Amino acid sequence: MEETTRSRIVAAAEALFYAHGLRSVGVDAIAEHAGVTKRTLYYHFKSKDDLIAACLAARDGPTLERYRGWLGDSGPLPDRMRAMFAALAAHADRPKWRGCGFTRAAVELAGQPGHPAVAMAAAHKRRFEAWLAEVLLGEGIADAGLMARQLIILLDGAIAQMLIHRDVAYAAAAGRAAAAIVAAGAAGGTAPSMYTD
Amino acid sequence: MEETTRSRIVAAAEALFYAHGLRSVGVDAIAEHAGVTKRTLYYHFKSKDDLIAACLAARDGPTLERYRGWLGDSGPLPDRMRAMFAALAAHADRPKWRGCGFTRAAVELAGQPGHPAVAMAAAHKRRFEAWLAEVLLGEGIADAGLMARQLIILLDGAIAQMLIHRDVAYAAAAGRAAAAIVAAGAAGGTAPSMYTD
DNA sequence: GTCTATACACAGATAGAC
DNA sequence: GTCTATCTGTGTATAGAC
Repeated sequence: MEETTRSRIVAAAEALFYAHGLRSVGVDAIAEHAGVTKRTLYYHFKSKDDLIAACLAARDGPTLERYRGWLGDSGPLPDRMRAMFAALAAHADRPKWRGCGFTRAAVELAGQPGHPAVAMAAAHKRRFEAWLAEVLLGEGIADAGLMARQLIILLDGAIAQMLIHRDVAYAAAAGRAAAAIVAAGAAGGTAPSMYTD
Repeated sequence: MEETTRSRIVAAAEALFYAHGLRSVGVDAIAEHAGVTKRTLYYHFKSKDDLIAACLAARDGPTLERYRGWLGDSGPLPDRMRAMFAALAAHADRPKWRGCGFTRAAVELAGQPGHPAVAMAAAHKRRFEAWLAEVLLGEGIADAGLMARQLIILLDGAIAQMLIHRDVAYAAAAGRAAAAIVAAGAAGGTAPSMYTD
């Protein structure tokens, strides 16, 4: 991974956007932190919106890999779910933590549904949900699609509450719910009664 | 509820902030929509941040009342939960819907933890969670505190996903999880095995 | 590809008259 | 309490030299 000018700009922008939000950060500050001038920044990116989208694109893979590591690949699924939420809690228990950058971008740009960064955020969440469904399917769970949705809802919901209250206890509550959901799904067999109404 | 100048300003600000976000909206636009000048706005509010906090304060009660109505007060609890999430889905299925204003404010101001609006958002969520716990306790559920947390996590998580994907189907998935959780809690009696690890 | 310098709009907030 | 007029900083983006 070579240290190109472009990558330095993206890295600086990522850090500032995550710390202070999208609209709070000006391109002047980004250029300064990257050690370039504004003109150079606008040589590599056609607009600030373009740069924002590039930042999210750069975090897509790494974020997914991080959660893969947290979930692990061995042991009973309910335990793995609790472990994932526990790792999330530990991760969130740092002063510089500010929630999920994708969700935050989508929220801050909620007034501009056509924004490229919103599309990037949606694509990331879609990939995340697909990964969860794949894992559940591998465990022989029938309603993997629905359950994957419920899990990502619990994840994003817990992250939101942790951000609002600055209390990581919400992750544990969500982890328990997640463990209960996958346990019920696995125990119920092909069509768990809990999820059919 | 008399139509004071102050209330007109708050109403205009609410609408604009909800539609476009906090930082995207300038005080000029708010004053114009309220039919007053900027100077009058600054007579009633000492700063834009102050006005933001006032907007959230004005939505606290009405928001809670809306959810009270959606949950209802009769019938089996799992059905009421599904009904609440179904009502949320119907509410979210409108072009002008932009998610939860409290969560959005907390997210957009994540870089300023001391902001009065962030405190307001946290207070609202705390009240919401307390209301849920009260309802669950009234139904004789033992772990009402934990379960209320899991429910508000499901609500905010579903809202976030609906906002990102513009797909109200997430509310139904969350509603099923909520129904399963309260059903398991009620069936399990004083200490449901699902929630003790 | 990177620089200096700048255009131009708009931000939040205030002075002082009435 | 509400107005007109304005101050000052900052926003994104660009012109043109090297």
